[in-house]
Amino acid sequence: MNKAKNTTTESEILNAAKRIFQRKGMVGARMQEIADEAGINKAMLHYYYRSKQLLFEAVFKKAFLLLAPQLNDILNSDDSICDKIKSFTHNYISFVIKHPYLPNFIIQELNRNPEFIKDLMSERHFPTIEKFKKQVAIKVAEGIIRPIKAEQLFINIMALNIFPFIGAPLLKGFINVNDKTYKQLLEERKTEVASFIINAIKIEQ
Amino acid sequence: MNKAKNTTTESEILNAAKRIFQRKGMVGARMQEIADEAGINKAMLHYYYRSKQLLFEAVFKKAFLLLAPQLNDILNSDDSICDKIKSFTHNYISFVIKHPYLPNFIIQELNRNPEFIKDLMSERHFPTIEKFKKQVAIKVAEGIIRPIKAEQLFINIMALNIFPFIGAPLLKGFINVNDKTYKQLLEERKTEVASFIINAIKIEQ
DNA sequence: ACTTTTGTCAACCAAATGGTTAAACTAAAT
DNA sequence: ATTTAGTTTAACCATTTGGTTGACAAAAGT
Repeated sequence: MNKAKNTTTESEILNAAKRIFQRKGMVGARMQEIADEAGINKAMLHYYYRSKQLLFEAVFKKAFLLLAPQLNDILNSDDSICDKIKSFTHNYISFVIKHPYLPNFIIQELNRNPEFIKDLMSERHFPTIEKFKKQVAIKVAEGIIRPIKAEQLFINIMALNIFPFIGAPLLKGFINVNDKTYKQLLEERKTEVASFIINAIKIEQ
Repeated sequence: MNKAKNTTTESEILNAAKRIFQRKGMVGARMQEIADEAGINKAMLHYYYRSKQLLFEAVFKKAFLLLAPQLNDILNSDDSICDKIKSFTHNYISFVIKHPYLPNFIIQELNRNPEFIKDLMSERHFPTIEKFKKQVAIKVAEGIIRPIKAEQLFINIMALNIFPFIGAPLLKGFINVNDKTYKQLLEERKTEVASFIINAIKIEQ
């Protein structure tokens, strides 16, 4: 049997499932719809992945592993806090503009099943903020940055980067702009967010 | 026929639907589950609200109207920018700690059906940021606050306040804390977020 | 007293949905 | 050439689900 054939079928299923799950979520997605998207028979989904739940988990983990290592690398690099903030905001926003369904998909499914985070935490490359915490504590002690808990700073960085994508429909309504103008605002945020954060924590001499 | 009886039934349905929809979302919720939660027959849901879609819309609009006027009042008050930031963050975080499913519910459903925001925008009390935009422009021109587009500042305020609730499962995993500790962090944010934002925009003399 | 309207319920229905099966097909191994 | 193992498909199945119906009860109107 052609080895190439079944691997393409298997990965074709995964890609189709990714598109459908990310658009509709686990509960909203239909197995038939995924099969149609992949252009194959529905029974193949079960042949390769057994059940909807397992197919979903394969998609979810793959999506999560697209983002987690990026974050982990930056948190544990030897860069300064400022450089970490700059590189994370620029990288993350650039990446997510290309994959707009990703953050909402992950957040939505984790809210549906919060226990799932424990599975992810035991995997390699799950981000840790230990090094970042030490860096912040040192700079606060040195009087370089304003007193702030590393956890709060971390939450702020994540919020400012992720929320504009997840909250897009709401924010577009509130600030009353069309899709094109909103995309423009997101582009600006690649640099805007980092300077906002740095201004917030830096002590002027 | 007892007038009190049917009005309580109707509102009992709405309350039960609110609980189920907010926990499970539109697609995850089951009409039978809502009926059980309300302790009445499933046919009553259709008797009072015709269809799942209409029941959902009633719940959604009610939930939205719990938050929108709060925001609108603050945006259009005569307070200074700083006071607006302080009162919004404090009010919003206090309110949402009591209704933890609310922000995720609204954001999730707006992402499922982004067109729905147009319905909401035509309602009274839909927040407008015009006054806030003027205030920011003036203070920037006067050199009181750092140059920033009001839209970006608004997105930042919303992000810093809303995301910690929506992203809770993910953030708890990343910063590796239990529910109790995380709740403590949220409490701190009632004041922490406002000073973070004000530090970010204020020009030191 | 009677009719009409409104509210409530158990039983029912058609469509959708995740999942299974048995047979057909394909290509490599013997 | 025949066997063998993996791959693919159409048809099928049991369950779930939103929604309907018809009978019945309780008010309200007359």
